[in-house]
Amino acid sequence: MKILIIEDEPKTGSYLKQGLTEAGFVVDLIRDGLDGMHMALSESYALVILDVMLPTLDGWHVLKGIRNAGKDLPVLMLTARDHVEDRVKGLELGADDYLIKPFAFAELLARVRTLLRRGGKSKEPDVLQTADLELNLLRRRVTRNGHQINLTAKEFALLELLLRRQGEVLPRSLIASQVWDMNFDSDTNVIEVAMRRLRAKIDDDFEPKLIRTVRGMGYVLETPDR
Amino acid sequence: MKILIIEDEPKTGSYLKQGLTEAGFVVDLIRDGLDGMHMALSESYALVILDVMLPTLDGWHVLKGIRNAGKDLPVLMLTARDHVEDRVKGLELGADDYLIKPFAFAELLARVRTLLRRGGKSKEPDVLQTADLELNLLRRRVTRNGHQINLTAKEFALLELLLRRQGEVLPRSLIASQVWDMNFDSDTNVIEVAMRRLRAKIDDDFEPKLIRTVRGMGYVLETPDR
DNA sequence: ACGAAGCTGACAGAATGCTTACAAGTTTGT
DNA sequence: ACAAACTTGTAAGCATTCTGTCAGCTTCGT
Repeated sequence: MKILIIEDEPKTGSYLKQGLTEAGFVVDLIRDGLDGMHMALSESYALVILDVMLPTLDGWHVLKGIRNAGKDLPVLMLTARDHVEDRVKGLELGADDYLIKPFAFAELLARVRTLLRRGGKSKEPDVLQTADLELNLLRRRVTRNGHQINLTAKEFALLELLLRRQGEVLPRSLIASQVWDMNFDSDTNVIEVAMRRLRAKIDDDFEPKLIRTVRGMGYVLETPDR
Repeated sequence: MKILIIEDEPKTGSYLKQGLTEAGFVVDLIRDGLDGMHMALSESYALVILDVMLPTLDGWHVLKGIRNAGKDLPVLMLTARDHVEDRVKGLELGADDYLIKPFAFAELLARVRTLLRRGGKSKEPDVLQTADLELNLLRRRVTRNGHQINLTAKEFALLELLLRRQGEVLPRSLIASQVWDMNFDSDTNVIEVAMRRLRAKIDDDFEPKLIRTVRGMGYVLETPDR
């Protein structure tokens, strides 16, 4: 099972190569976009991991090249955190999945395996929803009852987490570690404040209230009563 | 449900072992990294709790060893405070969760249960029940005969314990150590009071009464006769 | 009937979460 | 490059709910 990594940052590249090799894959690592595209087209890989920022030819063009050649080859893109549009662009150009740097290796491995299993066909969902609340991951848009709602980055991340695990009570410690990079120093109330702000936008003007506080435990996003 | 603890500090180790055993798990405790890895690979555990600092082979290597062997075994790592990078490193190497020492036992237990539940096919349930009483662990909701009942954190913890060990007479000392972090100071009657409050909510308005006092022994949650 | 064990209701301090205000840091538009 | 507008964390005061204690009462078993 051969995997091609096209990535110029040496650190990330060798980290990936080592990890995937240890996981039992055969891995080629190419640092240059143009070379990478040629490799992808000529040799037979089961999957390509493609960085966006590359010398000579950027990730978009490599992806385009591969798709134009009619190759039905799963492509997993690595994008920088802040560039939300990257995800949209990537998926529109035919990437099969994306991962935001920095990422946990386990996460990458999981996605790689998933892509290989389903031949690269289906993607990860791009809309999360409950009741009349919708969150579009690609366009970073949220609507409730049809009204568009503007969320800040933190609010978005928080709501995304709540939606992904809807119906589960999420302890503060979990929220802190997922949305903030902190190990929950209880002497801060960021979470409450963030929750307040989020509620102001998605719950204050609507019914029913979706975010429920569970005293002593955390918060849940309610799922519709089936 | 077997759990392997790899931890060399005798104090932490036996504390964990005792607590988890009381919570109803079967626990093996190993003090050495290399031995621990072998145990993890040979026997069939539902989960591993792994300290980072270990003699002969440190936690990272043990984790790597487990993952390289292709074992799909949930690993909960124990890391020292301050070492934030440890967390990242751990997750990258494939740990499923981490906990910073020192931690509250209740926190650990919660994470252990989450991991076991997430593992998919394990039989750690989302809902505990007896007769017409249901307790949903994920949503932290309790109903009796279809009516929703609001419980406080302590009441919930208490009922959870009773339900997990339903049909068993639970001595006060056990209850005290599981629900309170105390070693039963006999000059308090918190348990009676808490039990009263719980009964008020789940038994007062319903039949049959589910919580039975066993004089001189403790309390049982009745299981339906058969 | 007696003593011990357990029950109950009231109370007050503790804990928890909510809300608002503020300020430092960022981003955006001109 | 500058000002205006946003974001986001911190902090303080407030409101509410929880929970341990206590004192008196009831029940149980002998």
